[in-house]
Amino acid sequence: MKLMVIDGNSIVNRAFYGVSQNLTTREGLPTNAIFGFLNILFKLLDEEQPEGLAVTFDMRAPTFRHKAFAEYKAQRKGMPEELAVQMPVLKEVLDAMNIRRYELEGWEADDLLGTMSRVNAAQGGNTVIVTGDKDSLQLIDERTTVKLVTTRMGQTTTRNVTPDGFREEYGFDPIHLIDLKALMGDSSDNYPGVKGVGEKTAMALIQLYHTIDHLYDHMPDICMAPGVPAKPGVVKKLAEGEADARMSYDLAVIRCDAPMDFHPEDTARQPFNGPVLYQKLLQLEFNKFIDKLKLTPGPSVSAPEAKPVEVRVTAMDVLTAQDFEQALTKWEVADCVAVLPLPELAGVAVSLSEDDGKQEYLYDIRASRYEGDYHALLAALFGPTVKKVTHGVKELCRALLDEGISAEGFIFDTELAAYLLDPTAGSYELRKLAMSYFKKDVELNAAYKDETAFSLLDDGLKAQTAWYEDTAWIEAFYDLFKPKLEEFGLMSVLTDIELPLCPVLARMERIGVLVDGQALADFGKQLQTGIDTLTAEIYELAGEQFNILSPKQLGRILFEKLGLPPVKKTKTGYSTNVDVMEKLRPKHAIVGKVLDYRQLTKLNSTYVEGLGKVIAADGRIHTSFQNTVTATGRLSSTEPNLQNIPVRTALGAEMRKMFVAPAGRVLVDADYSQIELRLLAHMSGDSAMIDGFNSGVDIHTVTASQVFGLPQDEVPPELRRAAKAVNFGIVYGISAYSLSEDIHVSVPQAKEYMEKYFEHYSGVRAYMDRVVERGREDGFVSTMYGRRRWLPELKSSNFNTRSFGERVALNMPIQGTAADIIKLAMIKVDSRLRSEGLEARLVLQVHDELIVECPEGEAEQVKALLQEEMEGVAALSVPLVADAKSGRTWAETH
DNA sequence: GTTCTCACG
DNA sequence: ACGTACGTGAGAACT
Repeated sequence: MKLMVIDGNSIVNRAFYGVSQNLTTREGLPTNAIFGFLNILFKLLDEEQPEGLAVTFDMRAPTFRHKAFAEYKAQRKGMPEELAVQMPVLKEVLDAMNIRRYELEGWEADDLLGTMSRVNAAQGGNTVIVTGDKDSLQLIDERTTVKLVTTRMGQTTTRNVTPDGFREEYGFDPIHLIDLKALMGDSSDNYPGVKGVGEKTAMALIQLYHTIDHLYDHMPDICMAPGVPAKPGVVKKLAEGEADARMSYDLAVIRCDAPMDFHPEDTARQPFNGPVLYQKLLQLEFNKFIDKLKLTPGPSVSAPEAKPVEVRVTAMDVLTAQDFEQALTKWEVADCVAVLPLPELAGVAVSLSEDDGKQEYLYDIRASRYEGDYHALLAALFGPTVKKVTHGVKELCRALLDEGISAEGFIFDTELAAYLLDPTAGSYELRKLAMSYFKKDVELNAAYKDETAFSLLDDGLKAQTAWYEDTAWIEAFYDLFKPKLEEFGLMSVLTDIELPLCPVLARMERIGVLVDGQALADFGKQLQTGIDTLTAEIYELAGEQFNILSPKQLGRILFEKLGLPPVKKTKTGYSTNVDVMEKLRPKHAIVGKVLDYRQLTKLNSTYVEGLGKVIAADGRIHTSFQNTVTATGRLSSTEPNLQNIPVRTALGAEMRKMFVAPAGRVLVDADYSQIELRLLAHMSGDSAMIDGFNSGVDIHTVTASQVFGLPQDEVPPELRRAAKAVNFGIVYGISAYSLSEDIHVSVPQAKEYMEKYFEHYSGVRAYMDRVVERGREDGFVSTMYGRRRWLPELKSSNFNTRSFGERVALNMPIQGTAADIIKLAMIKVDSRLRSEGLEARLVLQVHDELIVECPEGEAEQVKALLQEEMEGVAALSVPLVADAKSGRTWAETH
């Protein structure tokens, strides 16, 4: 039988340390090791398609093989708690998958692997042993191969080692790996080998003598290679270490005679126990696997938190103006109704709970069959008198604006609430929320989102049911989330920031920004000419044609054909990013050309072509501002992204000339000056930094002057640059290495800069320590306004994960507070522009920058208004400074 | 679908 | 010794 046996402990360890994202269930059970294990398992099954499958686990309890073993093993570090708690759950999952597990008291997983592979071989079967432990390579024979698993940065790679493969790599038979280990020892398994003999010497000796017995037979006249006598020192060490070698040999042997009753046929693959596996994976919140395996709850499993309360649901069609009048009267007196529109506002479902949730009225309103004035109905429903909750206020506002309705009266948004409760969750679709918060196994794709669904007979009913259900979910989440937001102090973030921002964003999206399509096309032609020239020059220098944008092909040309030194590697090959290329620039003319080529093609494809494709019929670009995406509270911009339009290079900045105001109008651009550093000064309370900002001098110069002890007017540019890099780095949770890379100085030099910085700004250092410590205790960090980000990473046993958590803990409160502040400013700016009867309107936001389009005549007033609102939005211990400038194009405003 | 590269704050 | 800064989105290549 073709058998695959997995070294459970080894693989689960790889998974634990390899899957560095911090996976936990909502209740806080870590799941990363199980997740990683299952990923590896599915990958292996796919690759090997074995007939039999088994997993072995260590069981270290009372009896060990022999005494020395016990002593050595005792020194090994115990399993970290976060891994230990996952082991029993993993075993339950394996059981649900009907995969045989083997464990035997006093025996390690690899002894069982050995034993099983030998039994299988004796019956004429072949075995693949899956492990991350190279020791097991000694088990390789004609019927046994080892699949070595390595995980790097969450990526799993496997390598099959056959007898021939082993011999090629090591130069001796697999069984002699034991002799090798006996000489060189193994620090992780804690046996010594021969003192003073390392891998190099041991390899040479075993390649020549194969076994330690044979080696010691030839003592003392031994050779390191044919005709090369070993140095006297080596001979002496071998002689003195013989006892250690023999003892280590015994410890290195994987035994193949474990007293287990193993029958390969017991491991034959069996179908999963679907319902049980479903239940387990649901508990683990592994929805991805549930989808992948197409699991369903099965008849025997009921939803764990099914409501005992009986709810009477009455569905009501709103067909006439009279129906609507009656309904409206009830909605207006309700505390809150839930609304859920169909796409393009083809309909609206309204849900109203009465009798403490026991009675639910579900109003079905559809444009296609409403006999009254549908527009008037919408205007009334979305006016100020009906208090509403929905899922995605911004989108709804946007749709209503297209109907000419300025929506009001939203008191809650379940999507925004879910985002505020966990901004890193990634997805806030109603049905996914139902899965994870209520453990409800709802069907995922809600049918009503397809326009045609309602017109088809059977699908129509399904679509209608799904639509009603989702509306009811909004109510349920309102009840669940509102107290949670209150408990976490997030209610004001919702009602003072996020909710009022939604109509502002909707207006910005709808207005859009004018783009000069002709100028854009002309710029594209210019770029294309440059690209053609560079292509020819690069081919000439390379001596052949190739795809310059392919990192693989470019790597081959640069590092193999032209012999340039590879600076850095990625996991798939040579790195060819700007940092690497800049270092190679002086070594070959092709490098600079490739960099230019990259710049030009990037501008052409991402910006000229990309933006060209999304210019609407009105000549304007209407981006979408996403308000439930970032972990810090910033907005993001998609389709297209207007928050990353080039500005840093001269050629790139040309792009901003394409963003224009219509005739007779101008763009006004106002940006915060160093808002994040000012927040650092305020939040840390560091008096030196606060004084620095209050002095009105450029902060990087002040920093350089203070840190390097120079008068402000004698700070050389390179020290100002260094100070600037440190200032930025601090906000990101800097390391000396990264700083040194950034400003091209040595690591010790960078370290010295940082030390001087912290000496001078000791309040910043104290603040940083405080934030991380608080984060660890609370499990989250937060902004000045209370926005939260959960950080279980701070408690991780994985160094990299924990370090990441610490950097995030430092950055999020600052970046997030800046985001809160500009959002507040946007609300005020929008409100004042409209209340003061100006035609000026906000069109873009780029994190610390607001762009308004207005008639030329309003420019001065708008500049003053922007500056006033942006600067006045928060009172800090340092001034909040915003600078405004107007121009015909976005380029002119900088 | 993932990886690499690069545009922005 | 580790691996090397925070937050995004998009296009092209590759698997």
